[in-house]
Amino acid sequence: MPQKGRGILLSMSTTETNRTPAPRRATIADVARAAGVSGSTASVVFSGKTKVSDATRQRVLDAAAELGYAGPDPRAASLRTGRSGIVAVVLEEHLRTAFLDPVKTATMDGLTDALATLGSGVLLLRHDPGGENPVTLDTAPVDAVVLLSCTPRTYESLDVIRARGLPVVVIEGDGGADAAHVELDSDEASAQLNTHLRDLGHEDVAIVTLPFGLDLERGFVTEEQIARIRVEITARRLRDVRQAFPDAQVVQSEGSFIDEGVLAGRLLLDVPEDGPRRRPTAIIAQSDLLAAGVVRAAEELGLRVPEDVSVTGFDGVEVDGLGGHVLTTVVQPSAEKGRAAGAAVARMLRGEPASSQLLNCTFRIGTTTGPAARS
Amino acid sequence: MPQKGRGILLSMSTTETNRTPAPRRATIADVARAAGVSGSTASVVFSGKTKVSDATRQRVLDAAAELGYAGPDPRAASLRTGRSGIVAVVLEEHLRTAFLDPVKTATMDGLTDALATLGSGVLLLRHDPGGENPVTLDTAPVDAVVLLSCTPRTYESLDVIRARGLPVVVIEGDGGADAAHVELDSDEASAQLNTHLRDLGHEDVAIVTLPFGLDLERGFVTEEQIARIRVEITARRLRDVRQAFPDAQVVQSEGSFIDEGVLAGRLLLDVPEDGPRRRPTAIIAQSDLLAAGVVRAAEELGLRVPEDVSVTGFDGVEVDGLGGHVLTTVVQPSAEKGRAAGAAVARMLRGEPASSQLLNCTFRIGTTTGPAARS
DNA sequence: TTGTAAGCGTTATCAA
DNA sequence: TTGATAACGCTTACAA
Repeated sequence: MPQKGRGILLSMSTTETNRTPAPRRATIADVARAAGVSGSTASVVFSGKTKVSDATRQRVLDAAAELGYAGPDPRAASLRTGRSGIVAVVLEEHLRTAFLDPVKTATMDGLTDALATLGSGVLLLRHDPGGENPVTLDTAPVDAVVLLSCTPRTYESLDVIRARGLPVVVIEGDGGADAAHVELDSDEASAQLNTHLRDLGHEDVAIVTLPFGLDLERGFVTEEQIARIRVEITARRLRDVRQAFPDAQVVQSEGSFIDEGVLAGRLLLDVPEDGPRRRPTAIIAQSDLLAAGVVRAAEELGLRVPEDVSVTGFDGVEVDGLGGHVLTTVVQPSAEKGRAAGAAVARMLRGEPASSQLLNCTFRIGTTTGPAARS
Repeated sequence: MPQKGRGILLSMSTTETNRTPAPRRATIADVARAAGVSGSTASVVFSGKTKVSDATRQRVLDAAAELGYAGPDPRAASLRTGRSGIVAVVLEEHLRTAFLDPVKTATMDGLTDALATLGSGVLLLRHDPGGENPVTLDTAPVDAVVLLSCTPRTYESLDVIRARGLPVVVIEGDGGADAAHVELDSDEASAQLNTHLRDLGHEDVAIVTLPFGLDLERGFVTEEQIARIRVEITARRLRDVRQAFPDAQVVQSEGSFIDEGVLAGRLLLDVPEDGPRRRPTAIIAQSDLLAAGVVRAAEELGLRVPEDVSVTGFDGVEVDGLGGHVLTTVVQPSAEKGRAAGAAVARMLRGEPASSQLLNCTFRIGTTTGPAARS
C-alpha cells in the first residue's frame, strides 16, 4: 500500500464522507442481535460458563462467523471480570543479560509452564528506575507480579505493587510479609559437597566466586574484601564452603561465564613448578559455567580432570561446551522455583494468603571429582 | 499467616458479617468526589493530557493519597482507549529452547527496547497448538503481535490474529500481504565470506550445517538428503556456500550448540593420516556456536586455528567459551531485527499500512581464518 | 480551566 | 435454558 501522500489523503477523506455509518468491528451485542438471542446468551456461548442448547449455540456461532466476530474483546472482559490473565515478571537487567543465566531461563520456563496451566501469560517487565519507561507496573493490566532477579533496588517496585493491591511473589529475595516467597535451601547439599571433597582427600582447595558487587577486577581477594561482599548469593556460597575449607584461596570472577572460569582457572592452575603458591587439588566454582571454564583451563594446561585436579560447580544446569564431562555440583531446582512461584500466584489469585515455600538443592556427583592428586 | 482451618474460617465469616459495606478499592470517581472535582478533572490529573491548575491537581493528588488510590485501573483505561500497551511475541518453542539461541535473545532485546520507547510491554506467548493453552491470542489483551520464530505451523496463529484485526509483524517469515515483515539479506555478506576463503587459497572446504529438519543423526549427508532439507535457513545458507564451494563436504549437526560443533569438528578433522578422506583446510559453520565448537575440536586435536585450519561462523554473536578468538563470520543485525519489528508495530498502531524492512548482514574478518595450510 | 455526559464491550446476577 | 439489567472504571468530546 502507498504511504501517506497528498493524492491518497484526498481520496481518503472522500471515502470518509460517504462511508457507511458504522465501520466498527462487530461486538457481542451485534452477534446476539443477528442471532436473535440476548446478549447474555451470546456471552455464555463464548465463555461456556452455562449450558446452552445446541441449536442456540449454533445460531450464535453462525452469526459470529457471518459478522466476522472473533470472540469477546479481552479488554472489556478483563474490566468486567477483574482479571487480565497476565502476570508480570520483573527483571532487573536487560533481557540479554538475564537470559544469559541458564538458571534464570529455567526458572522462567517453569514459571510460564505453571502460569499456562493457570491460564495466564507472562509480561516481561524490566525494572529500570532511571529510564523513561511508560509501561510499568503502574499501567500494565496484570493480575499479579513475580520478582525474579532481586537486588535491593528491585524493591522499589514493591511499593507500586502494594499500592495496587496486586499479589506479589518474590523468588529468592525479601519482599516483606505480604508477599509470597520462594526460597532455596542449599545448606545440606553444600555440606555434602564439602564432605565429598574431604573424603577424597582434598585439602588444598581453591574457590572461584561470583562477583562481589564491589567492582573488583578478576583475581585473588583479601579477607577485607570478602568481608565487604555485597551480593548475598556470593557471600552465602562462600561462607558455606569456607566452613569446611577455611584456608581455601579465593578468586573472584567478573561474572558467571565459561570464559571467566577459564581465566580464573588459569590463575589458579598455571603455577610455576617451584613458585611460592601450590596448585590446588580441587577447585570449587560458584556456578556451573565458571566450573566448565575451570575444567577447560585445566585441560588447556595439560591437566586431567579429575585425575590431576577436581572441579565442582553450582546450579546443575546443562552447560553447552562442557563436552563429555558431568559436573559434580549442587543442583538447584531452577525450573521448580518458577513452578512454585506460579503455584503461589495461583493461590493468591484464589484469595488465599501469601504463603512461602522452601526448595531444596541436591548434591550430584559427576565425573569431575576424584581422589586428591599427590603432590 | 495460617492456612485455612476451621477456627480461622469461623472467625473470618464473623468478620464478614459485620464489616463495612464497601470494602472495595477506591476508584477515580471516589477520588474526584473527595477532592471536590469532576471525574474528568481527576482523570486528567493522572493522564496529564490537559492543563490543570496546580491547586486542583494537588487537591486531587491529596485525595488519592488519602484514599490509597494508586492511579487509574489499566483494565478500564484500556477498554476505553482501545489500547493495552501490550504486544504479544509468539515463540514456537519452550522459552528454555528459544533463549538458548543468542540471536533470538538479542532480537528480543531489541524488540523490548523499541517497544519500551513506544510505551509497550512484551507478553510472551508460546504457540503450542497441541497443549491446552487458555491464554492465547484469542484471549490476551494485546495491541499487536510479533511472530519471532516462524515455522509453517506458526502461521496457524495468523488466522486468529487476522480475525481479531490485530497488526502483525513477522520476523524472517512469510505472513502474507497484510503483515509487516522484517527480512534479512545475507547474500552479499555470504559472498564476501566465500571470496575471503577463496582468496586465502582454500579449496578443501567443509560445511557444518544446522539441522535439516529430517530427524537425521549428526554426520555426513547425501545429495539426496540435501535436496530434501526442510528448514529454510539451513537450505539457504548451504546454497550460498555451495555456490562457491560445490564440492564441499557437508556435515549436519543436530542443533546450534558448541558441543555439536565439537562433535562435527571431530568428524571432519580427526582423519587418519593416509585414509581416504582429506582434512579440509577450512570449515564453514552455519552458526557461531557451531563454529566455536569446531575451533575447540581443532584445538583438542592439536591443530592450530587458523594456521592449520580456518573456521568461519554465522550470526556474529558473542560466544561464551570461545576464549580469545574472534570468529570470522557473517554478522547479522540480531538486535536490529527486534528494533525494526518494534518500529513496525509503532507504525501500524499509528494506522499506517504494513510496510516491510530488509536488513543487511555484514561480513567480519576475525582471527579464525588464515591462508590455506599446505597439505 | 473545569464540568457534563456518553459510552467502551463485556459479564454476573437474578428472574422468567 | 434464556433474557433483562446493571455494573466494571475509565476517558474524551464538547460545553460552560
